[in-house]
Amino acid sequence: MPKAANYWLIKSEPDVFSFDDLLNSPGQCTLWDGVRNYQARNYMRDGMKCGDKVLFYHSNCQPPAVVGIAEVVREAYPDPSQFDPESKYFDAKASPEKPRWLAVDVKALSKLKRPVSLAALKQEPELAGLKLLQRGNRLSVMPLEHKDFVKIVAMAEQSP
DNA sequence: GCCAACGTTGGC
DNA sequence: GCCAACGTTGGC
Repeated sequence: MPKAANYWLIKSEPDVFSFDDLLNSPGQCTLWDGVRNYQARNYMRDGMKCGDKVLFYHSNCQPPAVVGIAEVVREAYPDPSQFDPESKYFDAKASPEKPRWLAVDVKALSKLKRPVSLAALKQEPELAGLKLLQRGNRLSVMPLEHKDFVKIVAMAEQSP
């Protein structure tokens, strides 16, 4: 009996990499790199499994919102950008023998019919436990409860 | 652009 | 191991 899928929320600045960029990537798939926070890394390492569903959130934009659904298609492996001196994610303290940072591959499943804004999330009492809404949460990868995933997807289907 | 809330770094 | 300084995130 396979374990039920987990659910996650990942953040991206749309100016850097948007959900549309993911849709336009080969196979609607990309390597999710550049995570440089240990807690987020540990979620990727210990939690993210192939087939897990991921909400794609646009941060640092107007309005910040959940915009799409993706899926984990490759589990954690060393993030190649940490070894690349040309990359802004280069980490001199990492080596291929002792990698510090991990990446996963994610694939777009569908774009939400309409974005679910941060403001809308905050207004929904059922979502009070959402990690995204908790104080000072700046993690770029965070776990999501199944019920919250379902709720947010349902909100995208409703008329405004 | 401001600022709150963190996380990381490095001196001691 | 403490903690001040500094850097980053991200909403507003």
